[in-house]
Amino acid sequence: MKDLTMEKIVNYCKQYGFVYQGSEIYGGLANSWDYGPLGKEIKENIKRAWWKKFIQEERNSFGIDAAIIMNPQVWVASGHVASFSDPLIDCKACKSRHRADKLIEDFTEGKETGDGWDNKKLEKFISDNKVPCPKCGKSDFTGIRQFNLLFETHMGVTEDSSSKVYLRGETAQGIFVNYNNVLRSGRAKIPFGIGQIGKAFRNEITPGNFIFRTREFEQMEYEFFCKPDTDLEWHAYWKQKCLDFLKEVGLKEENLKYRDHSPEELSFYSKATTDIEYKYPMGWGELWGIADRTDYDLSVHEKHSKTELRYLDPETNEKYIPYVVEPSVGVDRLFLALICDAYDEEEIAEGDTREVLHIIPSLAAYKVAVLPLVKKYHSEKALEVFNDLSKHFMTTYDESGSIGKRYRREDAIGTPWCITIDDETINNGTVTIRDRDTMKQETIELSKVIEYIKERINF
RNA sequence: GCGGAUGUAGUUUAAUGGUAGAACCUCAGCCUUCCAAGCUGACUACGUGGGUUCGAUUCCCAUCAUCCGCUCCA
Repeated sequence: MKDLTMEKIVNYCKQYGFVYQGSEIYGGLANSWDYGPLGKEIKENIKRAWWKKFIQEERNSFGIDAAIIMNPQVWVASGHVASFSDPLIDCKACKSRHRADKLIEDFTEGKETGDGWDNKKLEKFISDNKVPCPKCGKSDFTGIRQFNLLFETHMGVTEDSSSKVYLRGETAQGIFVNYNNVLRSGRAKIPFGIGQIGKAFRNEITPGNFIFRTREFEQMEYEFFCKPDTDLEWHAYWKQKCLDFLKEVGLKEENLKYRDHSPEELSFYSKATTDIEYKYPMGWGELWGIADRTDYDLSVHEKHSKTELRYLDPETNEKYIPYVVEPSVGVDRLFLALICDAYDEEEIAEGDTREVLHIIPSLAAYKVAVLPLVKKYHSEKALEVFNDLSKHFMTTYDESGSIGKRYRREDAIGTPWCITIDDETINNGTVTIRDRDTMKQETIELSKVIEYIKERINF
């Protein structure tokens, strides 16, 4: 389909109950979105598919579910607190990053500390006085960016500073701090991976584009621990694996591409990062980041926690801090990509269009719709069938309107199969099963329906 | 964060300084034996808060939200 706009997707999601604006009756809350009945199902299916691929089907793979609120020292150690709660300024010439207030303090030899100044004042002082970059001596800075990346809250009923805690900015740290636990209790051997799905929170400076970038989001993170110097091989391995997964869940290949981070944009913890980008309605955007985090995280946690986080190689008796390759994907971004990719308006006859979501059956909100052909003759039997099928799959039931209209409704929300209950069902035990993508119908035994659907679902 | 635009039912929209009309959708009933039929009826809206005014959905201010661009993006 041409000209798919984000506006169209947002309306579609709202209309059918995939995603609503958060707190809508109170005028909303910036960039917060709530998943509705259909969205919730698809989101769960996405997570299940990921879990199956990355945890269940990987031999040396473990899933955990760590707390969202962790000891604040975790974030001190990881670098989140130190690097991202200050007014930072970058030198355009040498790309070094400095605290704006510190620059002024050093430049004036303590006469001005910049304490209590707002960013404009800091910026003005720096440009007026041509404060030089301590590293390269030039005075060519970007504007100040105030990073308060982490959400702060308080644990306990008093709000003194000793009880200040953070909502996690990424789920990864919950994995790193449990490295020893999983290693021991899982009797893990390197290389192995630990995965986690959960909410993370970041005070992004610029959120937007619907659920593409929000301040509260859900991550599916995987930390793969390997021997030092094997990291680049594993990085390549996971790049491929992630791309394969995306194709498997139905994303079109032409809407996917790799993009390697340039040395300048690499995060300080990373040696190599490759994004898999998806062509969203607003343009190409990061979907999956595959980062080589080296031994950065375990090293800093070892240092700060004074707990050894090493691996004793049983074959060589070497002891080392493992390297980490992190394929990390946002559930919400994947959800958005899947909806955009699957949504279509098809002209099925002259002047007759249908709205259809060609999402793979495994991810579809409902697997099957049960439709009595004529309400007053067939609804009793149809409800029986619904009761049967709903024990196995998310099943929906619809008796209102013409049969064609009901097919179209199911097309629009991506239900892969409709089964129609008619006289034949009552007399011979057969149903008509109708396929969403082909719009073809076939007659099968009612007793074979469960098998029919199960055969066509992967995850 | 900055600049610009926008804000009327779920969606698309009309009109108006005297509190709003439609289409589609939804729901109920009738009809209907396989791809958006028809008929009857029903529900639902001026984002929020102030101000001006006899009276504001309309004018003004603020705020909230969304979109576009810039910026930013552990």
